[in-house]
Amino acid sequence: MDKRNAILESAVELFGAHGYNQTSMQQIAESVGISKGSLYSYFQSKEDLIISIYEHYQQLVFERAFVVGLDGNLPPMERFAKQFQVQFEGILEYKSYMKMHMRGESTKNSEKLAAMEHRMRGRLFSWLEQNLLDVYGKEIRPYKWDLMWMTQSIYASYMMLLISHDDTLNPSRLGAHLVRQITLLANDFLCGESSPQLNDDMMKSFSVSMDKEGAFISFEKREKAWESLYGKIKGIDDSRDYVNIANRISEECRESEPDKLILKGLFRLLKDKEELRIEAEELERQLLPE
Amino acid sequence: MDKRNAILESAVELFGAHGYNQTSMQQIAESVGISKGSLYSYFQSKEDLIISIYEHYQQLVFERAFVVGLDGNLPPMERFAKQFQVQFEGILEYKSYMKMHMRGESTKNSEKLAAMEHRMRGRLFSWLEQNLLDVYGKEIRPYKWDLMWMTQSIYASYMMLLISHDDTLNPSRLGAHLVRQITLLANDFLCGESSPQLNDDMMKSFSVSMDKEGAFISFEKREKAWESLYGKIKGIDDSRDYVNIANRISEECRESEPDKLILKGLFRLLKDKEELRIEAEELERQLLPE
DNA sequence: TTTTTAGTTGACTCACTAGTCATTTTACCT
DNA sequence: AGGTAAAATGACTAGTGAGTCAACTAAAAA
Repeated sequence: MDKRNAILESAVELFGAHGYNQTSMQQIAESVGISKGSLYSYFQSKEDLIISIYEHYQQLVFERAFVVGLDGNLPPMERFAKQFQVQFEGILEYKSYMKMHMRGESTKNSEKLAAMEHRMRGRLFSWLEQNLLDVYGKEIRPYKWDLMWMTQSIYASYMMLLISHDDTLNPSRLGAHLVRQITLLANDFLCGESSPQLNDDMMKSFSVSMDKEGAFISFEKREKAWESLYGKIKGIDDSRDYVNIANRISEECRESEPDKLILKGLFRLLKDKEELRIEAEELERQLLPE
Repeated sequence: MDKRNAILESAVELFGAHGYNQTSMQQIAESVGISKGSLYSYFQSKEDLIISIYEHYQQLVFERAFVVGLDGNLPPMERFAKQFQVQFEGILEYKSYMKMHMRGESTKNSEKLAAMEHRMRGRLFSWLEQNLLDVYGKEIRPYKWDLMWMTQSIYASYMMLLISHDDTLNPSRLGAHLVRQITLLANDFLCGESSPQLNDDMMKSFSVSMDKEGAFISFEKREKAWESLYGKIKGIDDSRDYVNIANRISEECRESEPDKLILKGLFRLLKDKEELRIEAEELERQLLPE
């Protein structure tokens, strides 16, 4: 089962460097050091392989920011910046995957992948919407599409820079910078000086109904587990301590090699609080299977 | 020689819709209504075909904005907005080409195309630099890369929207909107509230030395002709009238079917002014060959 | 009308790649 | 050691697509 991961890594490297169509199964097999036949005992087809790559990496990059967003103790704007920072850190860690993803060719080749991409975009947009409303208030609603569109395009462009200049750029500064720029644009809209260019109708392809069938089931299960843990914590008297523990867990999970013992200990602490036991156990099961 | 253009048009349509690698020479031949063998008597190879497409369309889209920029009578900011507007109009007119271009797959397949793309990017950036300096003054120099980067990413993202929603979006409004947003960002930098993230060193791959050998020779010849005409006009006493004539010529050229008689007449007017004769003749030769 | 020329054709070659499967190798158990 | 199940292999199939070329066609020239 470890070889499966080795294949995923080699493949993402090659796809990122040369593109999906320009990389043959033979090349992937050679770069892993196995035969082509073996590849097909781990993945049914080339399409299956790239879908597995997306399933594997997508959540690694995205979940981080989602979890940071659950910590209600940070002021909204800082939380927003922090989420971008964490996202940028994720991008640095999975550079090849991001390269592959940004080439975007692969999408055009398969119905299934296109649906997945569509879903991911919907996810990104609803996350953005949530944050923009939290940070700038309900008043920005008439301008939300403009802001969301600007945000994602600036975000994407910084992503590209980050990938080629990881040495000079710094995720934390970049996150703050991005939020600062969005704030300028938002204020301009709020002053009524600028009028929106985009509307619901034009953007309907970006709003995905989340209850559709699709991939990411496991991802969503984990998200749900985080969400209900933070939810329960909020309802507790001395929530402060428990938020810290939860935050510490999420930080540890973001490490490239999370320390399982530390996680176990932290979960132990959570489970001591009777009210949190069920949620903590559920999340622990998601994060530390076996 | 007309069949060559028919091929270019069919090919750009197919490349735009399905992508370069997903379109076979056979399909192109069928869509033009000729045999595959004939294709190869007009273009040496598939690569030659796509390079010819780039050579053909690139200048059509880009030259417009360049020429608008030469009219020194508009205030800098309005001129900037107008240039974007004209650029957006061009995008609408050559939608298939823009789609193809934005897919970007083709670039990865050929050294020559990659060099071309690199050159185009350099062109775009130096055009942006010129405009930003004109509009916001020398003071923005320390922030120029940040501003250029933001501008091009917002510009590119609007381009994408425009292609899929040409019915609702309007080039003129979009141009003004874009400049407004850039102005906000620029002012923030000028207030010293925000610090730059990008520097010369990181961006060196975007600054192209213009004296390199490459494509676009004909494009540049035409640019030069425009430039020296506007230059000469500026040195004349009653320049106003002649600027108007020159602007009228550039507008007419932007029509999908420029009226050759009108152009001839306008050029006649210019040539009446002895000081402009040589330049007007040169440009007329570039624009109305035969 | 016959000859020459230019343009057009589509069957063919060659290279490449996704995916298969009979055979071999390895690892494990008795 | 011998036997068996699981895993790995690479030659093979079938399909595709870029590019070629001998044969064909149409039109211009003689």
